[in-house]
Amino acid sequence: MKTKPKANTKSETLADFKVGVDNVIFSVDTVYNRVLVLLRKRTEEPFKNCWSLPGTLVRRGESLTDAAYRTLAEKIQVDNLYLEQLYSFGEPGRDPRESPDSFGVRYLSVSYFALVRYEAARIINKANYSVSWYKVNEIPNLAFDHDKILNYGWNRLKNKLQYSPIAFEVLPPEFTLNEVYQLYCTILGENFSDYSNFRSRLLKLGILLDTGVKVSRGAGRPASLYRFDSEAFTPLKDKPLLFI
Amino acid sequence: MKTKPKANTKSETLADFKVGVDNVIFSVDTVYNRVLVLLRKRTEEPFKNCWSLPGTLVRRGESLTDAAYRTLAEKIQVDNLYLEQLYSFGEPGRDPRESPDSFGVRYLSVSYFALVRYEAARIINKANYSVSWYKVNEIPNLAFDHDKILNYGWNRLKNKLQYSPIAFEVLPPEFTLNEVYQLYCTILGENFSDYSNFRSRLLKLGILLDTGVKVSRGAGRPASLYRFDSEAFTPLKDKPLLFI
DNA sequence: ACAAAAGTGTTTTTTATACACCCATGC
DNA sequence: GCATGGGTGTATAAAAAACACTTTTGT
Repeated sequence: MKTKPKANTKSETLADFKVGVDNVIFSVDTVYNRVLVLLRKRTEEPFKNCWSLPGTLVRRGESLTDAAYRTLAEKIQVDNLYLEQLYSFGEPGRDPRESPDSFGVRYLSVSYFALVRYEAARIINKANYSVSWYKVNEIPNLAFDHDKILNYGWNRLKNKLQYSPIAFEVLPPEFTLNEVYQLYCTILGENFSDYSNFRSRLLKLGILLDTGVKVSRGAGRPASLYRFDSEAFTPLKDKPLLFI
Repeated sequence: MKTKPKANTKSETLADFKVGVDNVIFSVDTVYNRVLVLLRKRTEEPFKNCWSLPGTLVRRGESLTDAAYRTLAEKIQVDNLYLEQLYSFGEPGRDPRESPDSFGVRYLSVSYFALVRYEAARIINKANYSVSWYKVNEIPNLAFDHDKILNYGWNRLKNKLQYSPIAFEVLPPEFTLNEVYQLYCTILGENFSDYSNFRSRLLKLGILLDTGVKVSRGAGRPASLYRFDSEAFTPLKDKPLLFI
């Protein structure tokens, strides 16, 4: 009788993966001053009827980024967005579709972080209302480990805002300084800085252009419309400048 | 005659992945003041005889982090190390083993960033000298997209050093303030800060304990040995403190 | 004694913070 | 006129940068 093979060949011991991309899509409702996350109600098992981050499995010939953009485009129409990779989650057992004997396919999630303009975003809801904005502090239980991913993204948003000009990705092309301030307050909390100090620091960076055009938002003195000067920012790209 | 099927079933269009883990392992030679990266000469195709980052393919039941630790343990013996995930690279075609028709298996690399103590690290060289430290500014051509990964890790190291106490992971348990300074200079460049200012800033953080023990390194006044106070650091963990 | 390295302190400059106050508009 | 929000300036505090100086060792 033959003895049990001591070691499998190398390829037999390797895990086979499907790779998913999950997006943490943020936007800021500047009217009600709240941070929103796009969630999707799952229509299929596992976690059927459970809310989750919008995601998809990566297809043949498709890059991770392409998969991220595809998911985004399936759920939402935007004119402009910021997208970057967040983190990869791949512990065995993070997806219930994996067989518990650790044979069979594994599911790895490469998460992406996105920021879109709330006003310009149009949710695509095919018949059933299964895609929706949720306030970041009122998130329901999420499928898989998506609460962990969301939390990771939320921290990235707060950090990134302080040293990188992602705010101008979610603001309209022309904006008042107070709009920028409101955005920062909404994400970082009320007391992150005094308005007039925020103002002068921001202007001193030299990356905003005053269009000269004034707009009146209700009562009070009309505000100047500014425009992000991406040319002026280019040389500062890798510098450690602070936006707070 | 049957027409060609319009759409494949969902699972047929999905890419199948093997997931690799590639480590960017840094250490600092405090004697010669240089930053080193651990490279491994490949003994198998593809890129046979080419230098590469130490990596491995993830096995069944193995987490990404475990795979990273396993690779590390295969190449090097260390007493202490810092490890964190870096980035995931997964464009189709990044590994020549993939078939060009975009069918067949894809190779995704989840990269990890590690920092080890040079003096305590012992390279494991099984017979052939295929694992070696390379100065970070004298890196040969690397296999796959490993030059991109290495560059990503190098930037992470320089950034992380400025707001997180990873330096104390690569220093011996007891060290002089000048040794910390040398380490920072080696990684960030000569003129990142004045020694005496660096010194007082570091001490003001309150995370170093003076052991009172003095050591003499050649000529000059003996220096105090300090010890990292991880307890004092714990409450500061999530604060945005600066170490420069 | 003197060079070399550790450690302290001081001066100057810059930046952050907290406000006070003027400006332009709607009502 | 006055409330409202936009915009400017100023006084104070804190931090960063530059550098002078003292201390303690080896030779």
